[in-house]
Amino acid sequence: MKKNGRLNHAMIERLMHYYYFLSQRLEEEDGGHVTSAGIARPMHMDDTLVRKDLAAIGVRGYPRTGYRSAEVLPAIRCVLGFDEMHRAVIIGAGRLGGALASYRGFAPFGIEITGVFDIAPHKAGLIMGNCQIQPMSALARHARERKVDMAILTVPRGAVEEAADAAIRAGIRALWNFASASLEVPEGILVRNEHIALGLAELSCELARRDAG
Amino acid sequence: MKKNGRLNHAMIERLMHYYYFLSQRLEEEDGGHVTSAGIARPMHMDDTLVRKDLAAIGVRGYPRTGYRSAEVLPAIRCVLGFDEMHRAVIIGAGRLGGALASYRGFAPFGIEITGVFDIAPHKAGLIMGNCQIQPMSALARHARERKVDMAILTVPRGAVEEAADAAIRAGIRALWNFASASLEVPEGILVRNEHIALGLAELSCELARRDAG
DNA sequence: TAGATTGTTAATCGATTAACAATC
DNA sequence: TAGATTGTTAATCGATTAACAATC
Repeated sequence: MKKNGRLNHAMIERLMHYYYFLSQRLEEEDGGHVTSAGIARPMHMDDTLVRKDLAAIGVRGYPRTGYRSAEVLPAIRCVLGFDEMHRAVIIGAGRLGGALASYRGFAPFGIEITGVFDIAPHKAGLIMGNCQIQPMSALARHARERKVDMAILTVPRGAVEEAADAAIRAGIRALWNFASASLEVPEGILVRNEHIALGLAELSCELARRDAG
Repeated sequence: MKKNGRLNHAMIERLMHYYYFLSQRLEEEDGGHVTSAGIARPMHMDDTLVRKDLAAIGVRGYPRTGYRSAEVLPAIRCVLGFDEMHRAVIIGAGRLGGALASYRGFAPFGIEITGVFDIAPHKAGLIMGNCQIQPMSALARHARERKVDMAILTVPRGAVEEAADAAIRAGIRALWNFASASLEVPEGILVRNEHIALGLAELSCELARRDAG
């Protein structure tokens, strides 16, 4: 099971989708076998590409029967690093922060939300998801004690630089930024700017194109 | 200003990012001019590609000075269809639905949230964002009266098929699905499955790879 | 003018697809 | 065996980058 055989970003995204698709499928139908076409068709892609991806991470298929889900899933978990547990905190206990704090879907990816932080003193102590909201002053200690390596930034746009700085000072190395302002960070820090509106904007754009013919 | 000169998906995404970047920039600095490198550098891409994209949508630059933001923004708006107003409803008045209902960032993309719907009778009448929560029975009429063409599905996984069916019956043509179950829809209906966990999973994966060397 | 930037062609690079032999 | 599916090489396709002339 080779790791890191030059995985590019597009391939990682595809592996995630296979993983997501197969774990859903496993819950419903009896799991067992999938063919490359069985994976490819529902996500509107070519089956050759699925076979290539799976070969690249060292999963073997069986001619005439396909792949065994029970072999594919752990292989993807291993390659994508879902077996190494990662911990994340939420900074910004607003509506979106609350929604993410209560979200159940992170666990299968090896991610745990360990704390929620907010600058407003009157929010401290309230419950959000499984966590009690804590003041920002508690962040650094919490992050080091719980070995937190990711922060989810759900603060207003104007507060995001400050929140990011606090997270970085606390030793956090990856930021998931939901504020509608792109974040520039020092070398070595990972950032993902989420731009939530873009998802809907793309749909809207697609509609407009369709109308235009 | 030519429209639809074979715009592919990747290019649309890039145009969205330029638009997003330039409208933010316009608020802060004095707008005026941007060079292709000024756009490309912050988003870690090649400046030739920016020039190509802008040329493709019919925007001209000025040697030695760059492009005028005031010309670029409307051109992108026009090509991406942000000038044709689109209306969306939210189905599922939970935490995520509430966060999106209150989100201010859709307007610049020509998108308005006109209503929030939920299956639970006791939620009807509550305020969420600018809207009063309505029962599902009111959806079809609302959609036709307000010419709604998009639905944001923030219902639990088990309810998403039903919510999608209701939206489609109401004449809605595009679905933005946040339930962690991929949605299959009839020909002619647009769907975007959002898979919120994947964003964080990608960060986590990137961290794991970095640790592995 | 010198210099910076655009615009565009040509070259490269990589990802996707097609084809088909190998396998069970 | 016949048939379905994988595995893999070769061909294609398209997107990105490099190079450089045109422009102000």
